[in-house]
Amino acid sequence: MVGTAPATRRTAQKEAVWQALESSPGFVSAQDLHQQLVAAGASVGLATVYRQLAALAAEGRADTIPDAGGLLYRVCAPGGHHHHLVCESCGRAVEIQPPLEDWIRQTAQDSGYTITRHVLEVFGTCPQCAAR
Amino acid sequence: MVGTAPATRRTAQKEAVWQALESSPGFVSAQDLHQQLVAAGASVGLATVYRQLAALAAEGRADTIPDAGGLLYRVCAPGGHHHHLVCESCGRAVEIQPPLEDWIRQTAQDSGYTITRHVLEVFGTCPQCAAR
DNA sequence: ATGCGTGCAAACGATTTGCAGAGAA
DNA sequence: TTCTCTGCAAATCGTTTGCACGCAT
Repeated sequence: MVGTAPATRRTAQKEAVWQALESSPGFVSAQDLHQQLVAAGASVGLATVYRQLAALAAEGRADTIPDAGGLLYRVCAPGGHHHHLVCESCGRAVEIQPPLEDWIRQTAQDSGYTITRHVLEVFGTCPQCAAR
Repeated sequence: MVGTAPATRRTAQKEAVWQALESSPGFVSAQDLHQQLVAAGASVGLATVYRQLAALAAEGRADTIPDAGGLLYRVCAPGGHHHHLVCESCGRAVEIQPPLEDWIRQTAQDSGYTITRHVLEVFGTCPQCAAR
């Protein structure tokens, strides 16, 4: 055990999980994602979804927030960090730019904490759905 | 069955759970709280702790955030909506006051959306854990 | 005396893990 | 061929619930 090779294979399931996660507007549970994949005709096991999601989160490519009775996952934009305002009725989302960055730096100094990450989700009803 | 009475009894366990929750600095899991109570000599069942915690949360007297593998509880100022900066290492949390309210009103106007709710989670490392 | 609240233990649902087989390198 | 990844199913862990008894009212 002197030279340890990277060893990370590229498989269809891996891609499928990643894409399914990417195409989801907000946060999704592992189980939802699994059902979504199966419904889409992909052959993926539930355990694999969990494993991939965990790996993705460990790599920092995915964000996870714990939710009552389960964890929720979401893609984490590489380099750029942005949030969305999601319509609870139709799912349509607009990109938003909350003034958090400055405030976070400020808060970090005030509290002495080293802030590593944050999650912001804003939910509401879009004009079209509100009009109906 | 014409007049419906309030029916909310005062019991030792109820008090014990509430006090244990109050005396906890940050967020605590139901199980931790239970062990704490037992260790303190109180005769309380785990199920009761869960039930009390759920009731407290429903009444709005307690805050709950889902955590990997369990929910965490914390006393909550009634009526107020606030967020926490949670240390990923020790779990200690400080209350934070992000400048979101104004920005949300503004965004609502700009986008035409009716904003119903938002979720903000900030994670980091507290000074004590960072020093270790 | 009359229920509500509690305790115990079984039930539940979500997530993790072990093991054998399939496919990538 | 070799070794990683996958799939299935059993194991685990935290939380909820049913039922019978004790205690507050």
